[in-house]
Amino acid sequence: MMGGMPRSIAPKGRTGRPPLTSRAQILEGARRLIDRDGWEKLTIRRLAAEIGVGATTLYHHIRSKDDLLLLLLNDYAERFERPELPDDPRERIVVTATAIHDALVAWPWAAEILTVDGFVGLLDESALWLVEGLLAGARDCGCDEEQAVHVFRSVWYYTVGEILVRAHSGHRRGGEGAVVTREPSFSGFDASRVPHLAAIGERWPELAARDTYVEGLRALVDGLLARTLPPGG
Amino acid sequence: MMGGMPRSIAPKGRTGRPPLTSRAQILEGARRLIDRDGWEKLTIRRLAAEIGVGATTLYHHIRSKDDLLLLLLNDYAERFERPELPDDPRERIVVTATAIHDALVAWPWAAEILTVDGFVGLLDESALWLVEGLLAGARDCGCDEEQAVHVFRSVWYYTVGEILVRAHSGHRRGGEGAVVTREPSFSGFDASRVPHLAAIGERWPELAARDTYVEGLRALVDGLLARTLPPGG
DNA sequence: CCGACTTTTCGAACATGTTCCGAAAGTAGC
DNA sequence: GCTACTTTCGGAACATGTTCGAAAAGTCGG
Repeated sequence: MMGGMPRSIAPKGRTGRPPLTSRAQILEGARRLIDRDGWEKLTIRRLAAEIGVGATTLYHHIRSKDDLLLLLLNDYAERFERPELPDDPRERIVVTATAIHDALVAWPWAAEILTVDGFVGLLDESALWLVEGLLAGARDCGCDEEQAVHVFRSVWYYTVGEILVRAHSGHRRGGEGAVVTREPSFSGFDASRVPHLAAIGERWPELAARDTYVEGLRALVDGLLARTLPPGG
Repeated sequence: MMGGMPRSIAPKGRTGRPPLTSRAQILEGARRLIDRDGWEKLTIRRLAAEIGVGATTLYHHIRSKDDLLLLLLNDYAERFERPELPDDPRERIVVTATAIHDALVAWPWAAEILTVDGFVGLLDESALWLVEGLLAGARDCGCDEEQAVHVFRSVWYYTVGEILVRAHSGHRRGGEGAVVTREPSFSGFDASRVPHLAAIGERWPELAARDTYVEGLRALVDGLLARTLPPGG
């Protein structure tokens, strides 16, 4: 109805109505929207408006919003600066995993798609080299293929969990709160039933807020490799 | 408009319109709905219909759907059968974490709230003893309070990640699929850029489908405790 | 019995992701 | 130019979680 002219003349041999919109254009608009208004404002309708097309038109270029985010992830991964990898293969695993982690922290919108089915299979080569780096490190530590995949998956689970918990942190519920659901009270623990929790008490929020990702990662990797190497390794 | 009489005569001294609905009633309806139609069918409107009240009425008894699920989680936790804990404190950690894990696998709807802010603080004592068990095991392994919380959090991240990835598994996207987004292809990896991935190739889905939770958990716990105990421990 | 106050109920409305389907705008063959 | 055929476009509609505001149904003090 209001659509302008087709952006470019139809390439020869192309039948059908010429597209007004391209996927690249959509990604560009999405990036712009995120940079300008924040990723929470990235909705299908806003994005369509930003580009100047109808909302449902986008679904001819992307499968779903999740797919859009996946596309975006691969897009950002391309610009991602690769960390320098140390010589020690175990340390390579840690550095690579940390690089993935830090990237995901920097792209909070990615949290919504970290768990999509077959995630690894949906990654571009611009992101896959990180997976490859993890596998390579594991193999260089003496793992066979199967063990290397196990290392990757364990590290991935740990990382996904940390990222997702982190992403939902700071959403304090309720304010002055209805009478409805009790407030989280760390001081009211029953010392006879949960003595350790009671002992920690109000210190919990502070302890839980600490960034211990790398620490836990190192422990995990050490534990994983210890089961692969001969005890003297 | 259509509401029946108040379920019970107003308890003395209670002012205001007598409630038609109770939170217990809501939880009951939710459990019934989940058992009968599956947890995907648990929506606010359906639940309200199941109980026989208006949809928005529920919001006077629960804060949000997430809160409802949290309430449900605590509710289910009450019926939860406690595992027998072994003597070895390290093994107690593993068994307790596995108990949490298995419970969450059995309650797939819980996946939606695992990452809510301050999760632990929103748990009942019926669920908290599991957290306590983890902390107790860690302390019995020689951790101080701070280290015990670190052990808990690391195990929690790993568990949450595994559960969430698992919960989203098997959502094959697209069927015969539009031209829009490429299919996940594990055979098409570029062997020169991602040699290890290419070597694994089509074996990936099979390897990724294996249940390695406990294996990874053991590795994680070993790695965590190794940093606490003196090297000879 | 009446007005003030309190609590609960619920219909209307909103923003969201997404599907459906008819209209628009081209090419290909005649 | 006309009729297929193909592809893209986009408005209407749906289900979802949630907010708002007004009406309902009680208690309490007089």
